[in-house]
Amino acid sequence: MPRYNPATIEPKWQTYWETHRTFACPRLPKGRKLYVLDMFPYPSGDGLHVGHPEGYTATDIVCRWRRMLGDSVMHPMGWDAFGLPAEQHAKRTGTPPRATTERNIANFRRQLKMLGFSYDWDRELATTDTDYFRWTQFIFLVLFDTWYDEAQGRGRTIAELPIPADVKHQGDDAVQRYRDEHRLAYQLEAPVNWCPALGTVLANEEVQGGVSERGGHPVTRIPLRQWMLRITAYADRLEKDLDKLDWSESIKLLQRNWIGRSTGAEVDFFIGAQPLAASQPKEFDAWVKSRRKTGFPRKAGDDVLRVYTTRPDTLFGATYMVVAPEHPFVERLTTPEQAKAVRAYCDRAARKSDLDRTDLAKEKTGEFTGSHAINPVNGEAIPIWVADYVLISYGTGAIMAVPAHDTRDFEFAQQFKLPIVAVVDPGDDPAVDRDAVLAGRQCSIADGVAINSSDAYDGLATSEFKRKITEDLTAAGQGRGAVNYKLRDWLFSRQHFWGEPFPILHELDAAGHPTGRLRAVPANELPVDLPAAMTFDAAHASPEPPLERAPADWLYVEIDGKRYKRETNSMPQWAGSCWYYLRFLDPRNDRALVDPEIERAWMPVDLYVGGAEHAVLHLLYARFWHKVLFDRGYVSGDEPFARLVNQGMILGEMEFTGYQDSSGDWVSASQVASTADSGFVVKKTGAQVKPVKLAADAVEKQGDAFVLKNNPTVAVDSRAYKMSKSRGNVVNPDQVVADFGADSLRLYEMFMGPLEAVKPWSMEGVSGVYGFLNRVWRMILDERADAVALNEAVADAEPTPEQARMLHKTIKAVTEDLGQLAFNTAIARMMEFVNFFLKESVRPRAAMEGLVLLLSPFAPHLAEELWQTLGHEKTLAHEPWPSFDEALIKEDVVEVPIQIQGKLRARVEVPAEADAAATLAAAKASPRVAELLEGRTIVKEVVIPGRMVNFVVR
RNA sequence: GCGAGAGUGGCGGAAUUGGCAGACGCGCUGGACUUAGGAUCCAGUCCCGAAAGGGGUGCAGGUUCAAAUCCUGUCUCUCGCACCA
Repeated sequence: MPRYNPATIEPKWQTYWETHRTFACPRLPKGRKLYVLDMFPYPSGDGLHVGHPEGYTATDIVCRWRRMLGDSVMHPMGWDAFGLPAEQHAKRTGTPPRATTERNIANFRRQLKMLGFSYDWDRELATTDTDYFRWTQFIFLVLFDTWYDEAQGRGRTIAELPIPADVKHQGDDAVQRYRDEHRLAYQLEAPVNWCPALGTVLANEEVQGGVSERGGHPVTRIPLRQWMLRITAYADRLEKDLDKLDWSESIKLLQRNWIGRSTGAEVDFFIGAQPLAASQPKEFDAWVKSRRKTGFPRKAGDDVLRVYTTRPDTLFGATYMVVAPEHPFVERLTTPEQAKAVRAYCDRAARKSDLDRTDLAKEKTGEFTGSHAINPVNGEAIPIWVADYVLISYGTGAIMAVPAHDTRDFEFAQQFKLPIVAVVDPGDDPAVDRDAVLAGRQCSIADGVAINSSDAYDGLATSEFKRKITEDLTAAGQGRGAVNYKLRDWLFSRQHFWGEPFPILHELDAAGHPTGRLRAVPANELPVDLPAAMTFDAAHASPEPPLERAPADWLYVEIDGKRYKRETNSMPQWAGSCWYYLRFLDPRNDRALVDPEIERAWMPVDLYVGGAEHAVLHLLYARFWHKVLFDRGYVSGDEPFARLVNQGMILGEMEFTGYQDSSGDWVSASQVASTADSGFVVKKTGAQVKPVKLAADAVEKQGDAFVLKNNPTVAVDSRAYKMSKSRGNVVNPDQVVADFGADSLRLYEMFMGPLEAVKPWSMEGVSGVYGFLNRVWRMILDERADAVALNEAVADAEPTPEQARMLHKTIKAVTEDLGQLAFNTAIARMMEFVNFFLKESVRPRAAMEGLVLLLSPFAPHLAEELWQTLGHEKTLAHEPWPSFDEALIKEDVVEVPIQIQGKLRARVEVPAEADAAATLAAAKASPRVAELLEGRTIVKEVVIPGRMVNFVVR
């Protein structure tokens, strides 16, 4: 085996690791534990792309390194295997989703094993395994059995939910209904995002700008019975507990923004019992008096319109109110004269998709209801409008509009000529036109000083005003401080076949209609498996779940003489990934989702690596489930992932693009704009141009742009794009392994740049690290020999001081870089080592072995092969990590730069341990320095021993 | 529009956190070996300049003995959010 040939050594060592169970992880950690987790992949039909091995290699390096440090390392892998594509494939071809899924998993498993990752494959699981989703269903039952106790700030079993006396009096059905209303898993008849093209309902977060996130298909809103999870109950804890996590600030911020906590006040505006036009001063006075006595009611009555505002300090500037078209008061508030217009408006709004309500609708729309409400702070009657810029799903679904200090209200007020009253003086900030704001010609949302807000408040700073008026409103029973979240409850049901069935039965009456009573499938009867015999209808395109057509023996159940129908919705793909990290710890347990002893020993995950695309949803959902499991005593901690790192996306190769107009003439890239439908036009004329891909040698750099080499007046675009099938720039890991080997792929992905950065792929870069691995091979082995033999330069010799320094410097640098996940610089240091030792005619065996061990986490196959050739019988996976001796790293003499006026002028060599005085003396003794200092007055001498000297002269 | 991050050679990126800018790799140039080179080895490679020297980390200022690094302003790019009151 003379030359480095990954195609032979890589399978050899993969087989060795597998047969020796080299990476089997013990049931409980021995010594220090480390749980390192990759975001498990969805096994798509396309196989692995090069983005997967990026994070997987990073974690694998950490795991291999820490095993050599003696830690117990948990490093599992599995499959997030439910998903729509397998079901759509079934509709097209008739192949059952399970068969497609198993085939895809087999391919993914093959590809991952090909890359030599040190997973404990005995722990492999798929979310589609019945032994796995049995426990996913179990956790759903926990959610179903839990209510959130606000007073205690935790989830508790539904049996402990206090039942109000009046509910109790109404009988068992009322009690059951009351419980159902408080469960963390509850049903709701709600408008949902129905996507006909995908044949499913999507969660709000899966809809982006009115089209589906996956595929960009149109989405319409239709009412449907749905399962919801009450994640909003945990919003506060989900936000606060971010503080204790070692996650990047940007990801925490993303989650914080998503949760969207805001503080402000709820305020009731009096509308009277019969809210017709005009104001009703007498009734208002009576209301004010009674409120002073009763205080602010928990639920708003019919006599008021309750709003939520973050700016209670602008109450005096409220000149109108707006309710959402779906607000329950719309009909009551609408006067007969306005009825026709309002009803038409609400109908239109209902039919509008989210897309129409946001992007395209730059112009505000709305209708006057004909009614007025009375502003509690000044008794003024203000008109109530209905408009779709107010969302029913946030706050109370109604707002007080303060056009002077809210951009949206300002636009609306201008549109409909409503009065604008400034109540905050923005002050002398040069960024705002103060006079325009005060005159109501411009909107300012900035804090400032109160004006036009009665003697009691004028002159107060915004924050102080907010505090004071909230107190006053509370005392008057007209308002109270309130907190709101952008986060909505989680739409948890899907109209899919290929998902976890809900372990829920719906009771049927004699006529076969649901009674509304639910029955949970007992935990010991789980799993509820999917029906085996199903045909998939390609034309199926109604919101009705496919399981509605399941065989009757699956669909209907009889218990104690009562007939039940199974729930036919299924769970979303997120469900399985919400808790897989727990199951990895104890994957074959058939008595519990995880043994508590094992859970305590291994949790939390110490390092979780994955793509930033899961920064919000997956991580938020998993944290939510974990907190519920914690509250209910199934896990020992309340956060699952102690440290999170997001790998950056790998883009395709850098591309140069020029633009040609219809006559074939080049157009400079700076004059070209892209259009919405991914075409390109000349900015000025709007004429179509077509993009032309250019070879790298057809362009050159000029200034900070690239231009055509043969026509430098034409600028071209240069950038790397996201890999996509349509662009044709996808890199296939199978091909890279075939050409260069897995070690080269691993090493290249780590050498590209920092783990968290977005980086363009470069095939030439792969061949670069391949060259490095070849040099490592030749440094230690004789590639001209017929059999495996050491290079004759490798000897059992003592390293020279210089060689020892190189070895120990490298050990130190690589070790420190590993601790910071700085793999790119660690590799660079090993390259320096190899560059050095290739020039040495005597290469001490100890130094060679040191490098092999350092390299082994990065390029494990090559390292094992070299280790064996160096005379070792067993794998190096559990060899102790090399240690370094600081004393051997120290240089005897160091070169110190000498600056004059901060400019580098000379260098002098001084003993490494020279102090400031000695260093300064050496500097002055340098002839070059003396010459430059000639005739100058030294004003200041700055000396950092061992680093530099700077003379400030006059 | 709001929020976050990033701008360093032809390219990917280093820089012990304020102390020699460009480590390491690719590419490129020249050379050696070779039937051959998309193999290997040697030398060179930030820019201007023959050299001495000068300039240089998106741009403009500032702080400092000293700035890629800190501060102010500004431009560009990437990502996220987007009527959340």
